[in-house]
Amino acid sequence: MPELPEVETTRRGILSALSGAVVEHVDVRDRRLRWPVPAGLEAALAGATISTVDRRAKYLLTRTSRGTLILHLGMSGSLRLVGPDEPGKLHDHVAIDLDSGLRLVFNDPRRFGCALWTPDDPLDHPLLRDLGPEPLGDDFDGRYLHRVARGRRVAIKSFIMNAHVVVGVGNIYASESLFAAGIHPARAAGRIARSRMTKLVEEIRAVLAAAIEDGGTTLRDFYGTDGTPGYFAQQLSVYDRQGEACRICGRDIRRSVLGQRATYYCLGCQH
DNA sequence: CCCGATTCCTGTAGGC
DNA sequence: TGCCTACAGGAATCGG
Repeated sequence: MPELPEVETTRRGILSALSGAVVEHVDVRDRRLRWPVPAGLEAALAGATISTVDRRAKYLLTRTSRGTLILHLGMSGSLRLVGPDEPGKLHDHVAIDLDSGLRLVFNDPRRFGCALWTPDDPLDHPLLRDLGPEPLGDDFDGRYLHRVARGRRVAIKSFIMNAHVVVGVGNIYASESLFAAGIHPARAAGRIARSRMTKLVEEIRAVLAAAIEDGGTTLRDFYGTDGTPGYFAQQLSVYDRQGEACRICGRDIRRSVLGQRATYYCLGCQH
């Protein structure tokens, strides 16, 4: 399930193959995604020269001479680079043939992802316009998080998973960073001291950076563009470990549901 | 504005 | 072994 580290891993996996490439042909095999793949995508993209691939939140932005392809992997989306004769697979949605002979394929079984096009600055697109800061960027710090949490009674875990607050923190890394920061996931966001918010920001950054370093987390179905899994699952402290012993204090890891999402934590370490 | 609930979808795991 | 159901989750959207 792609969160920021998995999306960044994907971006790095396709960057060198896409940079400078010319799109020769686009084949939309299934338009049904979170939003339908726009009918004009093929004509807009064909013939365009790709400059680079950026990431904003969990969106991949393939910038071209004509506009930008906006991809979101949703829950189950993946990109793979294959040869032109590689047979298609179930749930392939879009295939992009490059002048290098490589083909970029977007596959998404659960269809929570999207493939959109904008001729304008993608950061002005309605889906990206109102997003919060990047967790690894300079404007995400304890001062900011403490300020925007003022008066908020929502659980801190739901709060940091809110893309208007900070982007890219999904269910796995929210649980992991709250454990590392020693904060109980159900604590009201507005009732956390600034010093603890600073600690939380540091841990969010550290967890995400470590996960990127490891090529993401492969629990079930995430694989990099070359088909290799991510190895961060081995470093998970609480996620998916209910009933197991906390690595720090030995107490059982608990699981509860918060904001309709599975939440993992240690009562000995998190308050 | 704030916040919880609902919704989309398919593969997989668990129960019987 | 096979069938059925519950569950997983990103994030927009709705309702109170």
